[in-house]
Parts: sequence; structure tokens; C-alpha cells
Amino acid sequence: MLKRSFEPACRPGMILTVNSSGSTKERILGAAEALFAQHGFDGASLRQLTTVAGVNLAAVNYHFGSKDKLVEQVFRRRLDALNQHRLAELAKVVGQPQTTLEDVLAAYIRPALELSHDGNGSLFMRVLARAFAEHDDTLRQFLSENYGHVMRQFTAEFARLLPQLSKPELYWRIDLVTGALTHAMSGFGMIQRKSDVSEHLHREQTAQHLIRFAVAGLSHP
Amino acid sequence: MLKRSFEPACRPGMILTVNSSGSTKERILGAAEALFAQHGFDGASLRQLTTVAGVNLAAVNYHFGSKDKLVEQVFRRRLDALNQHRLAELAKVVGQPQTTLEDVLAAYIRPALELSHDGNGSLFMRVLARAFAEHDDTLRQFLSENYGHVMRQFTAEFARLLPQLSKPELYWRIDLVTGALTHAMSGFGMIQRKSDVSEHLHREQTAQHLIRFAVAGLSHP
DNA sequence: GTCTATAAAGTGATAGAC
DNA sequence: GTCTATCACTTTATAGAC
Repeated sequence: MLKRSFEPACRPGMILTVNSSGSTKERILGAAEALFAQHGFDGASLRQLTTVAGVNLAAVNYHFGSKDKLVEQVFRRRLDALNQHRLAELAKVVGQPQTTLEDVLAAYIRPALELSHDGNGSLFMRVLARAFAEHDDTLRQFLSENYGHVMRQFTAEFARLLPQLSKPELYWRIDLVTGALTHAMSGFGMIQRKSDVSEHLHREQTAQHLIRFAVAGLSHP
Repeated sequence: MLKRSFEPACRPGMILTVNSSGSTKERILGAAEALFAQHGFDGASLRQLTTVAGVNLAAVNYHFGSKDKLVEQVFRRRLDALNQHRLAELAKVVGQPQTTLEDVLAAYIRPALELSHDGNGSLFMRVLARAFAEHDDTLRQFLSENYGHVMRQFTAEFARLLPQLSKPELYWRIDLVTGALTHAMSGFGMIQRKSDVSEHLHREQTAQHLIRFAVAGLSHP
């Protein structure tokens, strides 16, 4: 039922991409991201991981201390940049005289979409989707402690733009939108880019889809 | 980072519920559902599982053949009933002279909500959410082969009710709605029932929330 | 149908040579 | 900083007594 085989874990090209550049530490992080996305945190073993990264088994404990600390670093590497990007975009639009719901949603969605369209970044979005599904308290606490302020800032802005909604109603809708975005950005039902559409245009179209859906879901009467 | 400890895996009451009734086979299925929800398919071991179920370790292989076959049975037990229920509800409304989008969505959502509000059923919705996040081809093929016809029937009905949408546009929206529902039904952001609201009323309110959100997401211009 | 005992392989982590 | 070798433990699965 559940594949746990080793060989077909990564496409050949992907393995080369992962283990052929950067320091040992970077190669481990890259391989961890790919294998956690495919097999989960429990499913991916340090032996798979170090083989794909082309490093020695002991290197993980030397550079990170433990598997759990490695997991944490996989999250930090991407989320620090992603959420700084989000807050920077939010700051840009909040200062404007007439901020729209679209503007705020774009500040939240576009940075994530940009990440998910960069080859290795899309793997990370799958890791993130897994983390959501895990319901692991330790992991959730880590995310809340380190990145909770981002969500709070966006929620405050949504509340300002949707004053007709009660707090519970707003939280309800934000939660449903979050579910839709996580699902979409983890690369599940992402519409395939046609060959006559540029990467940039495709990202723009995808962003428009997501934002319009989110606007409808947040602001319906 | 990731909890793998054994003791606090289940609340005491839950363990009693799981292992105190039914045949050996049923007790194993119940414990598997609970532990797969909490620790994932890889994270939950047969030793945990048989201890919680109060049965012998060897009983899993005797009754199911292997861990993977057990996973399959955990899905079958709930999905057979859930999807039959959905199709029955769909058949009821499709025959009517003026079927609405709300009717069709209710036929899809209400059976899942009913399941997710029955104590052990809510654990299964979390198992299902995990399965989505897994991206495992074997698992996805199993779901598609056995229950794909249900989604196709609902999609056809959506297409009939939303003729202004192109096929890709419709698939996009259905996918985003699916993400929101999976997220919500896995018990993530479910609004807590207040003590002065009956279980039945709460389920009704939740259904209304989900359906209105889905209508807005599917039918916006 | 249930049990004990155990096989065979995998796991994370570490000690110590280089 | 990288390596080999290995420890201590857990995993799934099975053989064989009852």
C-alpha cells in the first residue's frame, strides 16, 4: 500500500540536483526537504537521506545534532525567508490610502506561490502540507512561536477590511481559505502550464485564481 | 521535534473506547484508525497498535496479512459507507425539478460531517487528510479506483449547474473547495461547540458554514 | 484463534581512527 | 570534517506450541 522502497524515491535528475552542489550542510538540507516531502518525517530515514545527499551517515549528527533538529532547520531555512517576504509585501499595501482585500491576499499568497514554483521550493510546500496534516503539537508550537506573528498581522488586516464579520465568522473563513491554499500550493491540483504560456504568466494566472477564490470565500454575504 | 513517545499517544478514555468492545478484528481497526490519525502510517507501529487494541502482536498478520493490507481495510471500512451515503443523497436531489448548488454540496458535505462528528469517525477524517498530504501514488490509485466514480458524478452535476465555467476553471475551483473541506473536516479549525448548543444544531451550523463558503468559491463571477 | 519466541532487517546515534 | 564500525534498540513478519 504505502511505498517505502528506496530506489524510485527521487528522479535521477533530482538526485543530481540535490547532491551535486553546495556544502555538506546544504546538500543534507536539500535532500531532507525532498525526502521528507515524499516519505514524511518518519518515512524518510537518515540512511536514504545521506545517500541521496552524497554525504556520510554520521554527517547529519555532526552538523545538526539529531534528526529532529534537522527537521527544524528544514523549516527555518524556507519559512524565515517566506514570512519576511510576506510581511514586506503587506507593509507595502497597508500604507496605501485604499487598501483592498485583493492587495492583502496577494501579499500573503504571492510569496508562497513564488516559492512553490521554484523547483526545490515546491518540495518544501509539500513538507509544509504534511506538517499541517501531522497535527503534531511540538511542530505546531514551533510554527506558532516562530511565525505566529505573521498570521496575526494578516488576520488583523482582514478584520479591518471585513468589519461586518464577527470574529468567529472571520476565523472560520480564514481557516477554510488556509486549507484551500495549503492544498493548492502543495502542488496537488495545480493546473499544468501549457507550453505556449511563459512561467511568469502561468504564475500570474495561478495567483489570480487563488486570490479571486479567496476573496469570494472571505467576503461573501 | 516529532513526538514518537508511546504513553501519551491516546487519552485514557479513548483507549478504553477502542479496546473494550467488538471482535479482535474490529478492535484492531479501531486502534489503527486512532493511531494512524495521530502518528501516521509509518509513525504508528504494530506494537503500539496491538497494545492499544488489547490484542496480541501476531493478530494483525493473522487477520489482515500485513500492515499495508490493514491500512487498506481502515480506508475501506469508512469510505464504502461514506460514499454510498453521498451518492444516495445526490440521487435524492438530482431527481428534483430545480436542483441547486447548495443541494449538491450538501449531499457531498453532510455525510462527511456526520462521520466527522461521530467520535471515532473524526479520527478517520484525520487519516484521510494525512492520505491527501502523503501524495503516495499507490494510495492515490487505490482511492481513485475505488471511489473515483463518486467524485466524477458530483463533478458532472457541478458542471451542469455552472455552465458558464470552462472545464479547467471548474476543476480548479472544485480542487480548492476540496482542500478547504479536507482541512476543515480533519478537525483543524473546527469551531468548538458551546455548551448551550446541541450537537445536532452545531452540526447544522457547521454544515451551513461549509456549504456557503463552497457556494461562494464555486460560483463567484 | 491466540500465544511466545525469534528471525531478519532497519533505525538513530556515537566512539574513535584518520 | 569525514570516515568505518558498531551499539542498542525497534521494526514487520513468521514459525510452531497450545
